[in-house]
Amino acid sequence: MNLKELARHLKLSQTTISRALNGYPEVSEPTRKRVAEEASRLGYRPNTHARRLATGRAHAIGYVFPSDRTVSIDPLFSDFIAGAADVYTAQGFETLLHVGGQEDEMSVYRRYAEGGAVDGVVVQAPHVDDARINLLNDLKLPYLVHGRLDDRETGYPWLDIDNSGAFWRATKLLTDLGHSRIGLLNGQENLTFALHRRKGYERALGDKGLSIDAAIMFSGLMTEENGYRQTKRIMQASLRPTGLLISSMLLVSGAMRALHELGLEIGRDVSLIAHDDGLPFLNAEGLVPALTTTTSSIRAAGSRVAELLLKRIENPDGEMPQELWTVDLIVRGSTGPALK
Amino acid sequence: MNLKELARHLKLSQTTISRALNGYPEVSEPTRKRVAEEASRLGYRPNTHARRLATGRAHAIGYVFPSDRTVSIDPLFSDFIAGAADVYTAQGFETLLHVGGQEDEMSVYRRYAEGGAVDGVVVQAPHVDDARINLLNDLKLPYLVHGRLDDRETGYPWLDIDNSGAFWRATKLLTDLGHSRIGLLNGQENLTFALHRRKGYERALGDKGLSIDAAIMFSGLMTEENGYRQTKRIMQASLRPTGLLISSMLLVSGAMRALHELGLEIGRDVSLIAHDDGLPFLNAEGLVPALTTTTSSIRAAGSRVAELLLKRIENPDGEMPQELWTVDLIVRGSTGPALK
DNA sequence: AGACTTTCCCAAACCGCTTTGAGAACCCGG
DNA sequence: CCGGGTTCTCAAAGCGGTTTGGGAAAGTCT
Repeated sequence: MNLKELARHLKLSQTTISRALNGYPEVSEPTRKRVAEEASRLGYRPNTHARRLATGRAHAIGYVFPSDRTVSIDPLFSDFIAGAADVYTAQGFETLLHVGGQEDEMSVYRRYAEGGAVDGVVVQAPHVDDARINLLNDLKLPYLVHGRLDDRETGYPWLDIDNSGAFWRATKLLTDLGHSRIGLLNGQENLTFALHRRKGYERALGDKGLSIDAAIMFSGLMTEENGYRQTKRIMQASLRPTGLLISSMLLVSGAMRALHELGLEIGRDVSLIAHDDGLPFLNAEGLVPALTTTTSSIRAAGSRVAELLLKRIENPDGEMPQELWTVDLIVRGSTGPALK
Repeated sequence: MNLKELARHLKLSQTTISRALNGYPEVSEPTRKRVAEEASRLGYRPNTHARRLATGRAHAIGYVFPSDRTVSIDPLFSDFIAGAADVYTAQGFETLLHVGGQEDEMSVYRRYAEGGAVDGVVVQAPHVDDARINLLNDLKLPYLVHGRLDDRETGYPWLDIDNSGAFWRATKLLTDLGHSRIGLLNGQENLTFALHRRKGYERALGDKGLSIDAAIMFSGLMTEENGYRQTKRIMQASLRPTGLLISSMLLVSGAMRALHELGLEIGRDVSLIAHDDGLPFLNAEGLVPALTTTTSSIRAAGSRVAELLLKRIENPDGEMPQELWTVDLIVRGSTGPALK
């Protein structure tokens, strides 16, 4: 069932049908009603591609993942995309995923822009020096960055959480509690989110005149196994830390395993603060003791990024969105005063 | 830059360009070469929607998630889709994601089929009695099921792992080691994969004349927290089990936490076997002791499902693919003889 | 050389929708 | 009853590709 058939069936022109269905004012109410009813009765659905060709709008957003991704897709992504796709769906947009292949991320964007496959893209996990931004600006393909570049904040639209502030506060909480030796388990620091966290941590240490020691720091993939191994390494360093900052709940589960094994009690022998992205399958509050966390829902971020991007597509010359979310520091049972 | 412009530029007709670029034999090799070079030099990309409208093929596969999903998107999905999208990308297909919205999953399929938005869909997490299959058959929309219906195996294309056999073997390993009281932490049993696992488990118990006891079983969301809580409950039941079967690594991390807390040593006081989907961020081999697992890569399954679906789209009247993967049982350190 | 292929290229139709520009039908006040 | 608005409807022209059905040019065979 296509437009032409429906038109013939109703003895109206295609134009009238199209207008009736799309809510243009040139059609009388009774006619519109009759058209709408018959259309749904006959199960008419406009052909997606015809409509897109005619309107020039793809009604789709692209998410592309580079092929050199070390650990397939980040598990955080499930939640980030779930939040986003909800929004797109509600607005009648499709969500396109592109993973790997020979083509690198940049040329996928190029193809998207020139082939009109999507109306916009979301740039994820920006690196410290990310070439994607300039490319997208050149291509005039609307986009939104989840995160920031390290060295500049202007000239591109972004939404980020205050990673540096969050880790500064978390570190400060520990130093205020008397901890003077604090370890850090971080993500890969060529990604800005991780770099910002380290900076916040180092700034807070600097505030107290504490030194920075690579022996109690780690940067790398945020897996359970790294959490375990690196916690063991760090907690067996000369001068064992009494506090530990951890960049992800996945690292935490490995870290807790290591601490148990070492016979250290969390909240007493060692204070733990983790960053919690609100993953539904790994709940910081359900742990024993409940974890003190810097908390920010990655799913909510996904939704908001989607909203902002849609707005931007709607009105490319509007104000450039740049949103910095503060991060809650929620104190629970895993932090306590430093043992003397 | 579109076809017409490129044609004018090369002083050739649109037809010739199109044929040259798409590898039709009616174009001489030198011409083809010249066209290809000029096209890439000028950065010509065919418009996605025009091409799709003309060919009638969407070159896209849909993955739809119902809105009533209890825990957003399953974290397993990241890996499943990563495997799949790799294949699609290599074949020039797009991957479409649809999450939530008012529209239920069934009407999304209907819209896909009638609007030509995708060439096929993947049905995930089939329930015991899943209406999606019949709908898709009616719509004549190519599809592939990851998993199976409980009550029938014919009349639809599927790829599944032998969940029942895997859990039967795992349970048998424990009973052979002398365990007679074995708990089960399972996924939601309205999903067939979980149901099949329970059936395998019960069959193995039945083989030894052991009884089934709901007090040491759990079925529900596979979260860390449930792993912890339910392990505690089960291990404090009257007549503590000496063996535990666990349906996911996420449940495992909670379970291990609980066991540590209860002061039970894994591999000695209690034997553990888990199902490992090969998630990159949660490695069974890296645990201490390394975990005995039934192992099957969900990422590989994602890829294979994608391949089969593409074949099916290519040739809808070909043989109906029905693939059952056996599951490796890998014995590591978490299993041992039952204590007398 | 003439007939017959083969090779290369083209104009035009088509995919199914949106949108423009204009015509027919109706209503109003003067 | 007639001119000027409204209101409703339509035919036709895109959107940017693919595909069909030939036609011209070149090559092959008697």
